[in-house]
Amino acid sequence: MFVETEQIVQTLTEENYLKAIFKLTQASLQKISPTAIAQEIEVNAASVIDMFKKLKEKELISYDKRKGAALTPQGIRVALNIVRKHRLWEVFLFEKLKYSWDEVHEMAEQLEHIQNDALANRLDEFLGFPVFDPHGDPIPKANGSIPKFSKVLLSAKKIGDECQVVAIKDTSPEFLQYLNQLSIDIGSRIVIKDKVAFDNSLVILIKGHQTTVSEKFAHSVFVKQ
Amino acid sequence: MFVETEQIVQTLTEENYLKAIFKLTQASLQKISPTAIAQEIEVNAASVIDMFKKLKEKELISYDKRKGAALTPQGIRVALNIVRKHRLWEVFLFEKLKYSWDEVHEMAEQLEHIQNDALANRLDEFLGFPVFDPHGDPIPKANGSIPKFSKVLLSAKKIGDECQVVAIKDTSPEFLQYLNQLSIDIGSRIVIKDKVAFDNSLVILIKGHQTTVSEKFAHSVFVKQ
DNA sequence: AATAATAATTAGATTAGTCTAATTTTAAAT
DNA sequence: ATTTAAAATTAGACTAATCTAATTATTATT
Repeated sequence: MFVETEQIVQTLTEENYLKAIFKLTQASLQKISPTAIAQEIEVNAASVIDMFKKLKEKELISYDKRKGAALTPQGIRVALNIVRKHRLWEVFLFEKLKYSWDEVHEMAEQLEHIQNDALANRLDEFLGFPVFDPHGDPIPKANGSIPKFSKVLLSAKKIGDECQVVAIKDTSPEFLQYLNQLSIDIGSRIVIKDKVAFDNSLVILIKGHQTTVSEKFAHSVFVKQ
Repeated sequence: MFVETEQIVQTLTEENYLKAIFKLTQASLQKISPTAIAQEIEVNAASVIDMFKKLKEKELISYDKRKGAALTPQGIRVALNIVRKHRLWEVFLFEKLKYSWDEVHEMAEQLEHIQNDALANRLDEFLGFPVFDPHGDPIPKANGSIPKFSKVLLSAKKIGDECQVVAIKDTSPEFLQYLNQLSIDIGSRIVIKDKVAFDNSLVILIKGHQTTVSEKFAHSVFVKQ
């Protein structure tokens, strides 16, 4: 008996929905509702519902009004592969083509959709099997596992603590450019000098220079432990 | 007075039409008719006419029933940039990711559409400013010039001639795999031992091994001079 | 020049992905 | 338990890119 090797190629749009569902699944414990996805990919909720039907049909997600959407094992495989390619391409752009970390995301959004079975692995090998992308996010491995590392938000640290930046939560160009301005990179050491009770601003020391950052800032940076 | 810097982003489909028009313009002296393009990109002639209207509207081509289509200076710029990116990506895939030359074309067809102003130049520099792609085709430079080199079809050579392969005209995987089988690469030396008058087959010597190739083959390989 | 063959064009339909504007459900709050 | 607010859904329309099936022009051939 001949068994069809299910290798249905997804459209770019489908891939973006799967990626968004994956992202929200990772990020929160909330249910993945049509409105949540609509907000994430800046699209109308009606469009999301249409796409949910299509993805359900293809057995890439399950969806139920009350439980929300969830990726099937098949859907997880597809999403992980996109995230893997995205992050590997980011490393390529940053390490090899010398783009700055605020430029790589947009291009990786395009590159992640390049279709070729061997591509992720070839790229991985060429780059020397990197574990993290330029924003400190872990790169899913070929077998689908995601390197684990303990990180907490900067906002969880106390006065007097010294900590090391390991990842950036908000990877918008605006925030990354702000970090550049403050000379903060992955690996930078930050000392919490003071906390403003009024608005939870932090007075921090970075490379001998003292500055004050907002609570929003402290919620956008991950540090070790 | 504020002058709009005309930087209208083309859709992937528009880019493919421009590329096809460019290719046929380079390849032949015939007029670029809707049917010719239809054949080239395997699409219906009615679709081509619709797209011609759109591209004319955007001032990327001129089109006239009797003269056929032609790229405007603007259209040439766009087409050259796509070809440049295509060939640079081919070099990347071949040289860095170690893909074989029959695999690179399909992926480069996707990669050529990645949008980023600096990309072609960054890639060019990273690759060490290559002049030819893995199939021996010249890579347009940043200023739009195309490295010139004299080449003739293998079919133009006479019995007794020794020549060196400089480019491949037919870059289909089928043909490239056949060349692999014959151990023929860019740079290979070929001696014409005999020509069969009946069907213009050639008896050739390649790396000490003698074989017979068809007229179609001899029309698909370029050699120096 | 008349006819046949080929090419160009138009009209109308189709698909994927999107939208807006209802309408129906569900959840929250009084 | 109602009412209100928010979310989910449906219906119908729109755009880009395609198609098929005519129809109209051109070219080639007798």
